[in-house]
Amino acid sequence: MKRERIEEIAELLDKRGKLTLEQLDEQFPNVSQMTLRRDLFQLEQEGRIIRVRGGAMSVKEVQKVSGEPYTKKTTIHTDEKIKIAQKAASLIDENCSLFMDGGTTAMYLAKEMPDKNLHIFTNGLAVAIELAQKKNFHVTMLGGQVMKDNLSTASPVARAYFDNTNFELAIISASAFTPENGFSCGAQIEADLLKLVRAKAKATYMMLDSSKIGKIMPYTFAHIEDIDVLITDDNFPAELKAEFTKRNIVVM
Amino acid sequence: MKRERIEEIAELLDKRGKLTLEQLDEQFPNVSQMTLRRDLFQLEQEGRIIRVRGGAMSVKEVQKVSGEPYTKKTTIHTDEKIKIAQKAASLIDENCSLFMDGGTTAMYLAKEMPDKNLHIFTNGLAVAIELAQKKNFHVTMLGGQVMKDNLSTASPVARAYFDNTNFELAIISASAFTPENGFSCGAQIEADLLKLVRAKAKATYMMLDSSKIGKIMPYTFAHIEDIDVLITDDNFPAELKAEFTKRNIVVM
DNA sequence: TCTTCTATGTAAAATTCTAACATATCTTCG
DNA sequence: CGAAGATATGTTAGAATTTTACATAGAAGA
Repeated sequence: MKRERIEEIAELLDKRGKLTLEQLDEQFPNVSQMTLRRDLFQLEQEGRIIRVRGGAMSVKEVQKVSGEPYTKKTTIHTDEKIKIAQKAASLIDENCSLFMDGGTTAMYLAKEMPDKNLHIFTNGLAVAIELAQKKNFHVTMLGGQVMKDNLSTASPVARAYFDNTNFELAIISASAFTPENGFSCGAQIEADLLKLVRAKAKATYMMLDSSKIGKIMPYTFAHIEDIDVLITDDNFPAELKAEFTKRNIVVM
Repeated sequence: MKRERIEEIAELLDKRGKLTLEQLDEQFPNVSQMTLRRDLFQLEQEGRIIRVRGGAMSVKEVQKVSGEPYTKKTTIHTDEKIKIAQKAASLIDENCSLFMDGGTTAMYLAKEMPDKNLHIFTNGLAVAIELAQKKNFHVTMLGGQVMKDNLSTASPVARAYFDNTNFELAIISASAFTPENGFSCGAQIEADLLKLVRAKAKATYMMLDSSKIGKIMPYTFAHIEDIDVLITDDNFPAELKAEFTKRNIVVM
């Protein structure tokens, strides 16, 4: 009863962006203003709304307005990346141990993943925070130097780290891809880390939105034949797809 | 004059996330509250802040992954922690190498620190992200299992990590303190890590807001005599202070 | 059925915000 | 240089909103 009403308020707020107490009062004529206030208070505690003088506004509404460098980056090709993330999420089984990188696609993946019992390694700071929200995840952060542009870590010492750890699956992404140069990224130590991850994992799933195709970054960390599954979007060129499938790599 | 003040307010707000009018009044003693209100109004028009009852909050703050337990935690005893953080920040010299923990006070410290050339190690995910915003910082994240309640990492492997690293200064905080039980925290591996950090550092600065006094957590990682400087707030009891000063520990 | 806890309602008190006007400061053009 | 207009700031009273405290009703459990 209470919960339902609160959810309804949250929905309304997400829809309208902002509501005054008066408007809420009209929508819920059978409860007092004080109750609505208390509901808003609770939603504020949950971090879903912001109370402002006269009423409240949806956090989502605020988040729409553009912002910082990193946050901004996450808004490019959002839709494709979310779809890719959803596909990837559907491939993950319970009780599995896996590695995720720290890229923006991984960020979406972290959000889309079902809250099952999983052991997850990552080198992404923001990704780790997102993963930590899920009750059933066991999250391990890889240490190392923090790269400011993508908020992930890399370190030559990672090798020692991996000595005692195992994961079945590596779900990673690349900054650039061409058939000739393979999958590449912008930092040497990042490439080293990803190679290590690939070697350690039983299978490698690559998430690659089509905007990365044709670009080349300085450090290659994998070639076509090094991966097991390619997860991409609908704009992925058919002729490239053939290159993968003829090597028995699943493209989805 | 007006513009400068408004920009200053915006900056402050980005730093602190949220400010009350009272706090703003303290920061700008030479203008009236009404003027500050008008400034906030203008910033709101520009879409950079959101005015809430009692003050305003930064849009950027909201755009961060808002709403989590962690963010909520950061609103308790905010003022004291900021003051402590400011004191601590003033103690840091350029070209220094230091360790910071992942607590909320460290979070404020990260925001308050001047953007000098510094090498910083931390086990806090959110702290690392905050530190990464500064151009001149070299940030290293300690890896390990992610503790969901405070978003920091700890790992028995950390010892190996420290073999090749050096820092002069450890600025850490505790969840609880009593003279008998010393400084304590809630997780074994966290305590282990902090002990290690203490041993590694030439000097240990402890940030402790007075709300922690008299509390006891399961794992002690330092006693009074183990630290070099205690940074606290004005509510710190005088008799306790004596306990520290008589052991030549600076209390500030 | 009684007790306890949670949810809700009511109204006064406290706080914060706005509006309106007064004063000061800064611009600019004759 | 000086006056008129524009902009910025200060002050206050009154309006609106929010909080607090207490009362009541309803649900859950023993």
